[in-house]
Amino acid sequence: MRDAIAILASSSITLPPNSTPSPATTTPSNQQSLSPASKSKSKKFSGRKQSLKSTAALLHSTVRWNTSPSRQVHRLKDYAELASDLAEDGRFSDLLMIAESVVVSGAKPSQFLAMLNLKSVSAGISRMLEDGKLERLIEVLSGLLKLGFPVVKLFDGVAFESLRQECLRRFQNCVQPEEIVSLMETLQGLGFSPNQLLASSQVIKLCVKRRSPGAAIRYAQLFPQMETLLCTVMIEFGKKRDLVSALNVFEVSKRSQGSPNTYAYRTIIDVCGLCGDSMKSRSIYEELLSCKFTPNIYVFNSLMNVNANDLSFTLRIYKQMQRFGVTADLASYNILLKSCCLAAKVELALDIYRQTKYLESTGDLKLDVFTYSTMIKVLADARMWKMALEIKEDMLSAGVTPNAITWLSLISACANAGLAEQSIRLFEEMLQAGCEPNSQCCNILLHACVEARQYDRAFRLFRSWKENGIQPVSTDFKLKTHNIISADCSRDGFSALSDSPVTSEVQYHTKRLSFAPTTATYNILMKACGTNYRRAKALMDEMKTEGLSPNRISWSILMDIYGGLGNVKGALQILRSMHQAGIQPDVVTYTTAIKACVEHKHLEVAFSLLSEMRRYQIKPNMVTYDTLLRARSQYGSLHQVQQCLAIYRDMRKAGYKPNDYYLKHLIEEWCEGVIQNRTQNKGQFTPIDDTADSGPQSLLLDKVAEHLKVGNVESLSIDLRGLSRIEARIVVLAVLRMIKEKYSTGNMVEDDLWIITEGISGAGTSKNSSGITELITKLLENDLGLEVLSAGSRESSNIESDSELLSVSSTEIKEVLKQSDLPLKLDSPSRRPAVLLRLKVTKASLHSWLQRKGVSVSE
DNA sequence: ATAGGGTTAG
Repeated sequence: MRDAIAILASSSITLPPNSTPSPATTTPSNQQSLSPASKSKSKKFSGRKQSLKSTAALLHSTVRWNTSPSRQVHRLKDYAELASDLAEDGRFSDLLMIAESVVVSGAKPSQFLAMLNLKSVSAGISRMLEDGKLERLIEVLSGLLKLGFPVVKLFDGVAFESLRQECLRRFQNCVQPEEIVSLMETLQGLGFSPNQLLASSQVIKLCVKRRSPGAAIRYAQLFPQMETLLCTVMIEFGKKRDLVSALNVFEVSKRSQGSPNTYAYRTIIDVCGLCGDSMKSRSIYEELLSCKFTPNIYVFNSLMNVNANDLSFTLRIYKQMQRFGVTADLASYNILLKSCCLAAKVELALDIYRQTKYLESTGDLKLDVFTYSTMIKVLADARMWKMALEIKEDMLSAGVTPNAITWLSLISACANAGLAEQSIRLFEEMLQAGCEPNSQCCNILLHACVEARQYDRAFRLFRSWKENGIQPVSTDFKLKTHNIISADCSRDGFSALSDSPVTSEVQYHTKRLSFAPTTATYNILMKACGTNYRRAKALMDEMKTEGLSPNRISWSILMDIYGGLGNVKGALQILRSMHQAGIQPDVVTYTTAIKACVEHKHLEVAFSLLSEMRRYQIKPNMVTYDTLLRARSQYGSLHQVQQCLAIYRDMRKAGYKPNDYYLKHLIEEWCEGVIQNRTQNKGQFTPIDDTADSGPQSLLLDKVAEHLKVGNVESLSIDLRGLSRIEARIVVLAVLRMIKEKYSTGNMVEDDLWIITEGISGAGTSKNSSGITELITKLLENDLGLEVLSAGSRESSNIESDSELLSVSSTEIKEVLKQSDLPLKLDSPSRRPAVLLRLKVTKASLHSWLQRKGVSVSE
């Protein structure tokens, strides 16, 4: 038997079965025998394969010779022992060979396996893995598996750990995620569970990092809970803002057992939100509806959440949800509140809040810290600090404990209202409640001081925190507050709400909390520098010594300080140096620069900044436009007014609700310049009630823009229909102003000026418009000294032909109106041809007006 | 497995 083992144990298995082994090979020295083989892999491979066959034959015959069962078992044990030794020496081909023989002989793999020395085999496996021979091991294991061996059982804890380590090494060195996924597939095929070898989150992250949805999908398919994993993958792609890959994964995970997988749907909706494509989430929702499938509450909530910035949509979905019979849960209400918060709809938020409170009273809902915090935030943004504090009381009486964010919202409610004292008091209260402030919370407190213009106090707080850590009763607080409180209370109206002792005796935590300023902290302090740019710069340096780096906000603030000092050049220099430092300016940065220019009469530079930001694909926002339009007093020439109107057009094109306040005044002022020289009686130029304007402003501005179009001098016809009184006046004056400017640059008036004042086309002849004819006539005749003719016409008639026109004097206008008013009630409005009322200012009259003394373009 | 927060321009 010893001999037999020696034969088998020797590496010279290539020898014919009957030959005697040479002494050199009887003492196995695995290091020696293995090293030459491992040097050339292909050689080793074919050599072993060959040897396997011959040795198997030998073993096969040997086993057959011993027919007694007891002997057979004995034999099997010997082989198991041998195989274990071979494995320990790393000779797995031989182990495989023996295993094959054993199986051929009729023994059960499990029986043989149980006899193996697990420790030895595992040690062999470990060494093999440590040598990096994973492929080789897999080859052997596959062979064993084919023979029916549950190969996982060959691994003890140590071997398994080696495998894990090797997998980790492969993972760390792999270039394509597909490589590691293939490995996992193989190992799973051998009976290992992939996530025990490598954390699935790691593999997923790699696939996501390399933007390989394919690999991620293959990997997820290894798991029984594939669908959940696919959703994890989607979220990970979402975090990397890779919606395309996420959608790729979504396509695979959409359907499970015929019905839509709602978890997948709501996940991809969340991902749309992460990727900033809320519109896509809507189309995915539509797609789900088209399956005639009722989405669940998660889908609805996710959809509403992702679209929270569009309150009308959110409300629509909420109603749709109710129609589907899906009951809103707390999350639904919290999301609705968030949506209100973003839309700054305080009243609606309060309605919803009351509703949730009602549902709570009936036991159908339990409000949580989110509900209260969001509600407080709504009120904080609306500067309704008193109500915010009431919500806090609601919350406490409902037994809900405020968290750091609740406190922060409460403090910011007071900060936004400019109540520094309140903010500090709430901060103290928060500490008492055992809630540790983070940097953000400290920042908002500093911001509160800045908002209240208590700049020194902000600095004092900051220095004290930096030197002593955050102490509940800071020196600043202890020494100063007592006196200030009384004054501050009456101003804030706080006294009624102050039920907690603010001074002394309160048991504070003895623990000093460390204070870690952030870039935002320094930014807020920079804001507290007012116009002291040296101090602001010093803060920037301090920031750097703290290991923080100024961000674009820091630079924007510095720029604003320069702008405030009138140092437009310095402000622009900062903008340039930002580009150089690789800090991308954003809308705010550019708006700040534009503001600096506008406020110091560098209008053309402001416009060039606008085009520059556009070149960088930075979209101007409402504030940018407003900043430019705010410079209205500087817009003098026709060109500048045209520029201004262009801004207005862009603004509307960009989807901003036009806030025409500045523009309207600009045009008004510009137009009124026509008559300001002739003003003898100022009173009569302001007879129009501004608040009576009801028509959309855009119509007025469009009209003005239309008439101011370059080269529009020839078609001197103004249509005032649909405009309010003040608008009509502005449009007429704008055209006259333009005529005047053209005249001063040598363009003569070529034609009469026609003004369509009213169209009587339907039953609803507006009563407010009936004054326009009179108003305009008065304006033209009295204020400007122009000659005005009035005419009514049928719209169907040729407007250019004078033949049908009734020339009437302005005093006859009322008669015309009466005549046209009468048949309205008798005729069908749609069939009756419209009557136009037109005023005519003759060329000759315009000429004499232009030549009159004192009529010149006022700059 | 959902949801909430601070800094800048107006």
